[in-house]
Amino acid sequence: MAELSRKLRKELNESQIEAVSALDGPLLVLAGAGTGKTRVITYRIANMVANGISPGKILGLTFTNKAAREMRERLATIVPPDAAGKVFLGTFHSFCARFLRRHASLKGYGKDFTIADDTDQSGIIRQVFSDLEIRKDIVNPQACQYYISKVKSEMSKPEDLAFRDTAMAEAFPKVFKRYNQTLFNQNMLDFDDLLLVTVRILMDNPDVLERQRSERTRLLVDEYQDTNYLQFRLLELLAGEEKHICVVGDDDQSIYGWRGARIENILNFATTFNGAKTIKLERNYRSTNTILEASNAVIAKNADRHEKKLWSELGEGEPIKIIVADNAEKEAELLADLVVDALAGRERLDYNDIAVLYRSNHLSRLVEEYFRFARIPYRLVGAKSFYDRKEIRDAVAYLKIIVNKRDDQSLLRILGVPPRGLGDKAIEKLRETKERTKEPLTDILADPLFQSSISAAGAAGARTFAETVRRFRHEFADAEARGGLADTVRRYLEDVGYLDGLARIHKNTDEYLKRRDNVLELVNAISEHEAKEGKPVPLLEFLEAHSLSDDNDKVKEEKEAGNAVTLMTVHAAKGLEFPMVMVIGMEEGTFPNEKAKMADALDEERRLFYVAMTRAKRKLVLTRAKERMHRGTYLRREPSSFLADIPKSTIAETDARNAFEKVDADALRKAFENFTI
DNA sequence: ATGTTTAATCTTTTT
DNA sequence: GATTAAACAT
Repeated sequence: MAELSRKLRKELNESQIEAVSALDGPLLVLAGAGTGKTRVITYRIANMVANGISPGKILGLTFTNKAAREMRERLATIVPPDAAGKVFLGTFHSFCARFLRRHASLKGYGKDFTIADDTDQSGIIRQVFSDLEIRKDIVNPQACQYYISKVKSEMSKPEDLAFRDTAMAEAFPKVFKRYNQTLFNQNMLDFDDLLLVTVRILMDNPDVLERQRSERTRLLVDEYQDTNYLQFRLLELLAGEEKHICVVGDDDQSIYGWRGARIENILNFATTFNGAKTIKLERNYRSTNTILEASNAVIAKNADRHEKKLWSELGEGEPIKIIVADNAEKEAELLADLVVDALAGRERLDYNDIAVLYRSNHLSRLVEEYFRFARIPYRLVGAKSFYDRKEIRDAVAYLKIIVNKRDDQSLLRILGVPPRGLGDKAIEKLRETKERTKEPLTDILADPLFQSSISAAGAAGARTFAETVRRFRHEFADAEARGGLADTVRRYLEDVGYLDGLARIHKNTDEYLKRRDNVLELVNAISEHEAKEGKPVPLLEFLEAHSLSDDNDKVKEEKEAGNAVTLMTVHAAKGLEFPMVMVIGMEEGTFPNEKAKMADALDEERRLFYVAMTRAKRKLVLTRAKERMHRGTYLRREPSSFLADIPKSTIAETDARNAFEKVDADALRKAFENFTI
């Protein structure tokens, strides 16, 4: 066993030391909520470096950029900067994207491939449906999108899916094939492709695999419980014969099963990676023992799990509050009161110390309303992010066609934004020509022969457009050498007529100015990105960073901004902590979610609740409403079955009595009042 | 070809 | 109950 420096030793508890010291061979670290997971990973890297392992050999994979960034920041404080810089710390997707920039040609992709996001995917599927004459009232295109991802992440074949729906069974293999052809022809990869193509290249090219293995010999994986089959295969390939792989995770916090995460990966790690050592971290540094006792009891109801019991030295703390409101409006009102009380209380909590968590996004609406009324500052996390706005997506599409001229998806998106004389007729003609020549749409647009086949106005529009794009491909190439990406982007968006076009699209001046400001804000973000890099940033690089950045990345910046209560889904809260946490909508059908229950995912719902509870450091409040508006009508809501799993001893006495009470006379009368109107 | 109105779809979570 | 696509009118 490697010798651990005294400095590191002082900062860690016994099991953490064990996890940090066991450098060779496969290692599973079961890190319960709040047990210092990030600390273990970063100190482990520091210990590797201290023991003479070259930092350039270390590969750390995470799920979010935020996690990667946090680790990099922490690492910078404990190892010399030049060493820290050589460690690869990034997401699975960014690692694969980087790998593919070097090797994607082995599978026939161009070096300038772009990444297809959600909207690109559904756009392509819509196109495929129309090409294959599949009716979307018979086959659900969204389900197709889900199945495409499933097939890829499980490395199976479309025929292998056992559909009960015969129309889907018939259509899906064709859709799958055509979808992939379209992506490939457009030199695009979707998120799953990034991983899948990487794995295929490693499998089919022993020399590449060998080189990759010798390049990075030490693997660290964060949030291992969230890995899917594809990621498991990737790790298996990368780990090689030596298997110097350390995975850190918590099976109790596996909440992404619905998008392919396989909890089996972490449950079976010790057997799949033969001879793996397992270390449990159970000492929690976050919450009071009351909160931990309740959380332990809730999660203990799940069957397949690594047994863990969290404890802390932070004392008993306050009992958990369970509050019942007559209806969802009253619940929201109550939350506002609780916030005000918390700020006035002797603990002197601040808005920043409080989070409101909910199962699904729409539950935030009433809370927002009442917080606004009560003048409580709040920040809404996740809902519709800046980058999801239409004008930003359009601007990005304008940029994508510069980098990847085969990106028909982006071209079609912005062709008529703003209107330039190219409408349905012109698009029909474009498709026709494409069918014949297989040329990229940007090239067809520039072709005089094509232009002469459409209206004069359209031809003029196509000519100016194609000319501007052609000119700026050169300008961007210059910017890549000399710098000034942000400025080039701004001039491009102006010259191509997009910025001014916004005025024509939105005749409401305020609306126009707002959208224009947003686009300029994007330019600003590029400018900041450049400043941070300190060297010229190629457009391709910015677009890739943009595609692979997640919502949580944007959270952090906002969080630093002001003092406000945080409103977010439980999923978005994973990894965060707050002195006071309020979980709302504790009703059967809401949390646990109805559809999840139907899908046989009650265990995952319970884990989700466990994640919610363990975000709280000192105060945990659970609320439910007896009635809630749902799809236009008030529905009676029963208490969540999870509430019954919380030990009575951890709940405030007055609340314990009320918590499980069903609809009372008051609510009934109210329901009748609604009827008479 | 473009602007306006109506219809439809959806609400679980998103790298 | 809100956003977004299709249908319709100009």
